[in-house]
Amino acid sequence: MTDTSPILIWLRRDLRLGDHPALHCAAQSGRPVIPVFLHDEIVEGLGAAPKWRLGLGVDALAKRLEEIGSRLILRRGEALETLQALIKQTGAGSVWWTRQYDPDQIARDSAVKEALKNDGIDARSFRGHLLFEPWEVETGQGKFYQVYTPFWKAVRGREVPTRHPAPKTLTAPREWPDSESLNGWKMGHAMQRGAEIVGQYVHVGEAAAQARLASFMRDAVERYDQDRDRMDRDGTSGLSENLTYGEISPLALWDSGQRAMSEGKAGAETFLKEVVWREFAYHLVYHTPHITRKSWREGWENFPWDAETAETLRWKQGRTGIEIVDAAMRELYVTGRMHNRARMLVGSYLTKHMLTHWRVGLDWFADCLIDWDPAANAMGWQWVAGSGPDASPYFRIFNPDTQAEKFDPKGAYRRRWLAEASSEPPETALQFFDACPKSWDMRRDHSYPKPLVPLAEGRQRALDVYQKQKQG
DNA sequence: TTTTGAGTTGTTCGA
DNA sequence: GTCGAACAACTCAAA
Repeated sequence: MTDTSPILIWLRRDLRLGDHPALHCAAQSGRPVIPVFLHDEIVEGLGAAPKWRLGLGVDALAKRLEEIGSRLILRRGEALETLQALIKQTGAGSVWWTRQYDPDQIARDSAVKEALKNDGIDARSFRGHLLFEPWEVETGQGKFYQVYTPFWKAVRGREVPTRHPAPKTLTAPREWPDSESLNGWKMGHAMQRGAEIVGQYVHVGEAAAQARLASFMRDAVERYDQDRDRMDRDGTSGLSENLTYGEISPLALWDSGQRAMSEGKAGAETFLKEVVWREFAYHLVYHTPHITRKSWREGWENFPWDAETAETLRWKQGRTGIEIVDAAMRELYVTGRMHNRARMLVGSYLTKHMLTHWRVGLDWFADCLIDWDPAANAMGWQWVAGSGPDASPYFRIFNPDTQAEKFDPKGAYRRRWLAEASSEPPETALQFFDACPKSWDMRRDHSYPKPLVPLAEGRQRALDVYQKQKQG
């Protein structure tokens, strides 16, 4: 007997129609398909900016589904209960979704899967968020990789899954279940800063992501290996925002990158390596889930980092008195993003010069970044703090002056984001004062502070403390 | 089992 | 200005 019951496609961080194995499979089945997005316990726990940005992505996906004659059903509530209620209302026999790999989502998904299976439902997870499943990549001894370069060597020549075109139509159910209203969820509610400011910098949805990838491949990949480090240039792909919500698949990036490689474009391999860094972050978070909250490397739990202090606020406000650090922190607040190299600089300054716990930075990024990703954020912060992957953290203390000299030689990045860095600051730098909370009492006529921790002094202090840590 | 080569993104110093 | 060495050892991954 052929199953003709509807399939619920539960969408989470896979807000696209193309390269979507679960959706593709559902479309092929000929059964009615009911796409669903849940404002569940995971969404509830998101930081302000990611939650707001997610709302935009959900809206874009809903419109895209309407274009092919389908809908996106929205429900708020705990995931399992809400799915069970939907199953009851629709007579669905299947619930399919794209697999996630961070501990919180794994916990939710395995509980949901078990409960639904007990209810006799075909609950199934599909690949799609990654090129390689974390358990598909292992060392010669059958272990997971802890070092990036061998991981890269192990995967760079591998076949990746085949791509699936976006379905042209989806069979509608005989009757659509009720949907809540996205506006009613107020997903931008926790954003104190003006969403209208950050909103000027986002590029939302599958079509925008594909356009961005295409223009990057046309104009920038050639120079990517040099320009990606330049804070004063637009040399990065800017696709992290779309990747994190699944508005574009890593397969799309891989394909384009491989094509650029075969065309002999200089920066193509560096770009592919960056895509694989994302894979590596997920590899680590899957095999060592404690990386999201606790020191990844053993023996670092007792490192004498400070918890949140009054000085932390000055870091968040971009008032450390170190121009390149402050420019970056303001860029984060205004745009919801930060240049990759700048992330390392502010992370190094916080955890080394200021000797503040990386978790403080991780939490701030989780609140502010529209491209926040559970795996990449955790790996990045632990890497920069020295408690994470990579062999020689001891003497890697970024000197903001040296870095600025190298990667923002004329100060264009600093002037762009830091009003105090020029006499006639551009609109981008001034937007910070409109965006930041009133309670911060930040005004552009306030004088720029002296360094919170002077560079030489901070470096030496960090070296001393890290030296002690090393000696155990 | 043992050995060997290597490790994202740095900084400073001195030649 | 440019270059190589030192920083300080340890762990990982493969041969």
